[in-house]
Amino acid sequence: MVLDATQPRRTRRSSGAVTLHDVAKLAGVAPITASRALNTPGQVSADVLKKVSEAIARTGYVPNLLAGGLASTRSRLVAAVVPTISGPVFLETVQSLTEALAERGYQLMLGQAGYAGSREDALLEAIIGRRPDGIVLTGILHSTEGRRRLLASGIPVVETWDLTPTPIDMLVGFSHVEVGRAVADFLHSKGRRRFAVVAGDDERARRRLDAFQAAAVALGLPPVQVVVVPAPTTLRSGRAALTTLMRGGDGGGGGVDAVFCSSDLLALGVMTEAHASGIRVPSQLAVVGFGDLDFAADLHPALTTVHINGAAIGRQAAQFIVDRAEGRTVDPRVINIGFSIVDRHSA
Amino acid sequence: MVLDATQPRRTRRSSGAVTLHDVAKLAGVAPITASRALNTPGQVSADVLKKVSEAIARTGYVPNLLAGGLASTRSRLVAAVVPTISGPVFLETVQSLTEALAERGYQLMLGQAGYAGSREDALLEAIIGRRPDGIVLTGILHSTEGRRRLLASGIPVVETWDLTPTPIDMLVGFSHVEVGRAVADFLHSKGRRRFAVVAGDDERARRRLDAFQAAAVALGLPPVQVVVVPAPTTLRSGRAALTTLMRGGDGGGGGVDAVFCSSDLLALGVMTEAHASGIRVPSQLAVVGFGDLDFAADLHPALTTVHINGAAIGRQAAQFIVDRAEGRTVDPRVINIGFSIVDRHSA
DNA sequence: TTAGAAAAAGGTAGCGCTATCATCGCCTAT
DNA sequence: ATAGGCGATGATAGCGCTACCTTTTTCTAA
Repeated sequence: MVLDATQPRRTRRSSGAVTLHDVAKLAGVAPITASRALNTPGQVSADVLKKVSEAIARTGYVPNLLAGGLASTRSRLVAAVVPTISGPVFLETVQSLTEALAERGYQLMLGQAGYAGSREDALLEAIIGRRPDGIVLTGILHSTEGRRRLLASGIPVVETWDLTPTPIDMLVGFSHVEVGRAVADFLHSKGRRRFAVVAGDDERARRRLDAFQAAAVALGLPPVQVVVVPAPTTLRSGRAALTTLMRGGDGGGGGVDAVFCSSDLLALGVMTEAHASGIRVPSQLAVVGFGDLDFAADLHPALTTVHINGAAIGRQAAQFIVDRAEGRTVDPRVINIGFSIVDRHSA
Repeated sequence: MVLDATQPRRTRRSSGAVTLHDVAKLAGVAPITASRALNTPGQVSADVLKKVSEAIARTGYVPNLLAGGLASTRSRLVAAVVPTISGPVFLETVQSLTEALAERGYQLMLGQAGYAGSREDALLEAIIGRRPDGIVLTGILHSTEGRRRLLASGIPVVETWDLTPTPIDMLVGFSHVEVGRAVADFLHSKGRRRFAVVAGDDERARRRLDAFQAAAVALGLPPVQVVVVPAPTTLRSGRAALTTLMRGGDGGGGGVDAVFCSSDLLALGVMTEAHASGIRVPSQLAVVGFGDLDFAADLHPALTTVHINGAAIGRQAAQFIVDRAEGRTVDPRVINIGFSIVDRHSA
């Protein structure tokens, strides 16, 4: 029996794809040089650059970022955690985050935590296990155990859409307390006196609500009527909430003359129900939303609402993470992006 | 000078994180055994399982999936490509996809191709480079070059939200042609005769439109009025479109008695504009949407629209990809998920 | 002209994990 | 008692890339 000594001793597994080695061989350079041609083109000669580019074009080589990430401990992956992607609120943020990251060569990994915080643990495991260069949290992280794990992982974290006194790491947000207060003042300045709130059952909405109530008290107004609806908020629950509100009191729509809704969708529901039951907006009832979604300006009447620059939040979060990933120090680590009340025709 | 021979000769780079080796050492087993305890627990003894679990708990070990993916050529990552995440149409699909994948231990990577198809190439590079176990396409892939690269990569691909005659690989969708035809028939059966279409400027909407027109012709109806608005569609462009439509013709709202909109948002815009300008829906004008978004049922009047089970699409796509990733053969590879017209009060 | 620095290219050794054998008991059949 | 089988465990060798260091080449300055 004749054994050819030059043939490989074993059949080795391999993905079969073109590797950097193949490219280097074809270009007639060492693998590491080909690597440099790709990652730090300034460090190689124009000649090498050309040969490597040609080899890549000819072979259709696509770098294996898993291998690159393992070797360099930089995955160029960023994880975003949202309560659910269906809630339109964070969409703008996720979109601008995706775009801003893509421009810089990073990819977004999406995780849905759910409003209940059920599978949060498994999600964190899946995220941390991929060693992302950063994690963006929109919506609260429920468990303190989860916060601890994130902290322990050493991965840069950006919390968004809130201003907490004790951020895990970095933060881009605004104060829900100030929003509540500002809307109460705004409605008061418009001559409204009998306030109601329709709020989704989540922590931030709750904080806006509390601040709104406190401000109403400070202004010497009667008690604020409150309807809490389950998160995520829907048009349907907005309609139902207004019905509840109207039933609740004496003539003139339960005595309420202004409703602050914790989302634009809820506000649309309230306006829809008002329209359906003959309540005129804004003359009989002022409606204020939250979020300034895409459609708010074009409703009839145009929705007065609280505008949050979600895209700016996404961009800033991307900036934070890329800065950290590339070794720059981030300072300050907390940015208050603010908000504004867009005074249109519904209030 | 005393040199301790036991100390490592060089300072080696390392992420500093706990590795499987650490766990194995603590548990008193070989690394490979610890690996098996994690991945194929059925192959190890109860004793080993317990020791390894304890070691993991004590160290807070999180497996490095980058390394695992490199070694096993299974990344447990699935890429989804959407035109833009802001369009609410695919949201349900993305959400159910994320969930269905998470349940099976896969993570979703999100890519936005943009409606223009500008950065498609860079996106594909970023996706293929991560060696995902599958790619889900919602919305068409623009370039044939892109299709070629996907095919060449050997990664399982699921196209969704459409039924193309030549799928790249697998497909879960429905026929836009049939939708157009069905809606025309539906409106005709309701006694409507003067049709209009407000359609977003994307290929699928265009196909529904063409089929709708063809069906109208077949029914012997007058020419269909068409307004094309830019994608992504918005409430605003719906309002504007109705204005255009009304201006366009003689009395009674340009002679149009039915509008088929290529999205629910557009339909909401049309209804909003109708309300603002005193056109009664449905008595004067029938409005039909597309998508059956969350809010459609709760509008006033409730929106008649085309329902697509986006969640089912996402689940089926996940199933396809997981099946393939785990070595099962997928057959059939094309599933027509169908659609239904939800007859509510706007038509 | 030649040292000396700077630039360009290469060699080596892993990153942390798993595929693929090889080994070691232990039990059953003969 | 011994071969044969099976289940559990271990050793080895990469997966494809880049950090780190060394070597070679090129350019500048004295």
